[in-house]
Amino acid sequence: MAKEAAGRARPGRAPAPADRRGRPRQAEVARLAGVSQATVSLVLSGRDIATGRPISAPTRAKVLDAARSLGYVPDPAASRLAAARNNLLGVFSFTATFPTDVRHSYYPFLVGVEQEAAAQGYDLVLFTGSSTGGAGAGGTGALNRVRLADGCLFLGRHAPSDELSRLVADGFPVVHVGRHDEPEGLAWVGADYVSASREVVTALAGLGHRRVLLVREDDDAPASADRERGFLDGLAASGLPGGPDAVFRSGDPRRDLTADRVRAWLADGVSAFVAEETDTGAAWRALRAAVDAAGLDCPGQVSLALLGSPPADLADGPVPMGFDIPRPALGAEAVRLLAARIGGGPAAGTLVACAFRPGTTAGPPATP
Amino acid sequence: MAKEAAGRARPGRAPAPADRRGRPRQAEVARLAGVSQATVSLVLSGRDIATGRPISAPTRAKVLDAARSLGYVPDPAASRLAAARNNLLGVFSFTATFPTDVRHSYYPFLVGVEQEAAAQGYDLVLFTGSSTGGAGAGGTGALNRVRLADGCLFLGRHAPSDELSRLVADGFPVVHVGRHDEPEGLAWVGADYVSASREVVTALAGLGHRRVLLVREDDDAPASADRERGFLDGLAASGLPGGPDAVFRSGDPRRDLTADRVRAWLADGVSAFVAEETDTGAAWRALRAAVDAAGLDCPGQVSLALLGSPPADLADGPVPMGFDIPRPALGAEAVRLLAARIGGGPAAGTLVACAFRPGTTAGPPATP
DNA sequence: CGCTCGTGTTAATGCGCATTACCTCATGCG
DNA sequence: CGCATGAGGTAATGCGCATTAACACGAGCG
Repeated sequence: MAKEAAGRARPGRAPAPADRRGRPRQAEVARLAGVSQATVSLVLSGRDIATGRPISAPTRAKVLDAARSLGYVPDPAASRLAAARNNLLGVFSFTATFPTDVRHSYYPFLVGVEQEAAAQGYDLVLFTGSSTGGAGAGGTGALNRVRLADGCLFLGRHAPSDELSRLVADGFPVVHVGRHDEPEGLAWVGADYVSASREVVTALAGLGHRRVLLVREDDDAPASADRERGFLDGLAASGLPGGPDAVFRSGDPRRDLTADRVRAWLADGVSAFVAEETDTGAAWRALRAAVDAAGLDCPGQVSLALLGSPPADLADGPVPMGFDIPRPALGAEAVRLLAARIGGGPAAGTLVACAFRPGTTAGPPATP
Repeated sequence: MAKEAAGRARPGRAPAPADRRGRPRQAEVARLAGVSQATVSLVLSGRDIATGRPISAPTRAKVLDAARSLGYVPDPAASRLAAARNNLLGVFSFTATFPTDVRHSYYPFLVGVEQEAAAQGYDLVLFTGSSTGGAGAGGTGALNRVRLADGCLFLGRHAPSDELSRLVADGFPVVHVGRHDEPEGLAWVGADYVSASREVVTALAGLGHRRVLLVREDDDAPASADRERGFLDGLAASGLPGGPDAVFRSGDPRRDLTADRVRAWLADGVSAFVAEETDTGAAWRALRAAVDAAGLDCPGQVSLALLGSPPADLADGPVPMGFDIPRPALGAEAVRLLAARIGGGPAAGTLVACAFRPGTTAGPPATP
């Protein structure tokens, strides 16, 4: 380990990368200002003040002038390597580029992310799931580029947990959007579907409905489970009948949910229907179609509610009672959490409340 | 400059960043494999073979095994710093996140970019123009993060040329999409609007039209100018009357382009109209509206053509004669160009041909 | 007047990886 | 048998920046 004295030849890298040619480095700034590179770093990062070892005003000015005249800009890769941070936040979405249908749900989210990131002094870098280039020996390279940033947000359900776990295990700050408790120690933010769903049911009960039915699809996403749980909680809290009879589950609502069926339910005392929200909105569409086919007046003869926001193409129709996921707020919260993690905070999970939406599809039950 | 012998205390960084904790480095792999870090680097990068200094099979295997068992993944920041490359390609769009209206034009482009990038062994990183966080001393920081990648594609017209010039001057590989000759030495790819527009006119002339009118909006984007030039070229090449009378320019086509006006033109011998394509599609919409209002049969009594693709919301209507910008091809070409630049190639500009689209809105002129 | 404190600045070091000059053997050849 | 040769590896170095122990120099103090 002893330092070789001298006299040895010098191995090492090639003379000049020819590539970086023009960009001035801190060393150049230092030379021009007549100070050391360390001083340049201290001044430019403002660390001198923060650490209580201020650089004198004249020196400061010299450095800043030199930096400006040379047009110095820091190398983000070097910053990250040296300080383990470069004020960049990654956002990873597991979809090829930005597919049409997904965009609608991600866009408002990204708005919140961007605002909060700016507020926290971070810049954004986006990654997408596809591009499986030649990088990374083996398949383990896909998620690796996120290490360029100080931390990363993950969107979407298709996160390969093993790779994510790897990042988490390495202590890389990660926040997953949409609850995903699986990997231990993974921080996440999610919408509080349970409370929101409960609130919808409570509202219907408040209007006087005594039997409410949930229409849901056949997938087992956590989001669906949460909605059902909230729904049942709401029934119980309002003293309404719950149990399996209160939930209609179908793999193909469009087929199974007929007008006759709806009429039968009505005859049986059901006066309100609640549909879960999914990507396709199949449950909601089927419910509306069946009610229409049965020739029922919506707020008048039967009340409807949607546990979420209506699909974009139905935006023109009547506003359903239900709730809106506060996507921008979710994004902002995710950024706050991530910033906290980067700062060394714990890997917490946070639920964000949804906004109740009265809508125009629910009213008092019909009096036969 | 002489190396200090020894005995001095050691300044330097703090003991352990506590942050990177888990991630194994090449040094760990080397220790486990019983070789040097250099050997690990050589094996993992495949440089040993490329440089004709092969590492023996047994050693190779030991290294690969060790790397696999430790789950080694390279640090992209360190790679970039050391080798000036990490196989990452940046894509910068000067719009806040991914706005709705812009998406339609960027998405197909990104598809091409992604495919070609994968083919060339690159991964993608996306940047957006807004996020003006706290990074970068001064305002010059916005574009700086692209230096994380080996090179960067720039989309959109709103590129601040000064910052772009800066990157170019520094020798950073940059390719702008959509011609943008301004900064000297800036590589670009663009669609060949001139040739495509000329082709449309030629097609109309071939159908027998003797007077053709271009309807354009009042902006002065290069794309508009190119289209007009191609249009006029086409007229000239077909021996048709050109000059100012062949172009109708309006700041508000919806207002200025009336049914009466169209009738007057027809009476004056005009039998075909060509609209330029813009973000809003205002010229095309106005043209269609006026023709409808005049009660004219489109392929029968008057021929129409659009110098580009119809807006998304008109996708259902009749397919207009015109041309399609080969956005995926454009993206792919941009990536090829960028890869070439990263490899040390020159900063060239490339025009990509557009595909002629016969459509159903043009036919032989009516015989009065 | 010698010493302890501040203050301001710098030298030295490392982050993790790529690169390359050189070193060590085992062979081949005259 | 001695030396050139090549195969196989390794030590040392740097990329650009952040960090920190240590140094230089005055001022304040007993």
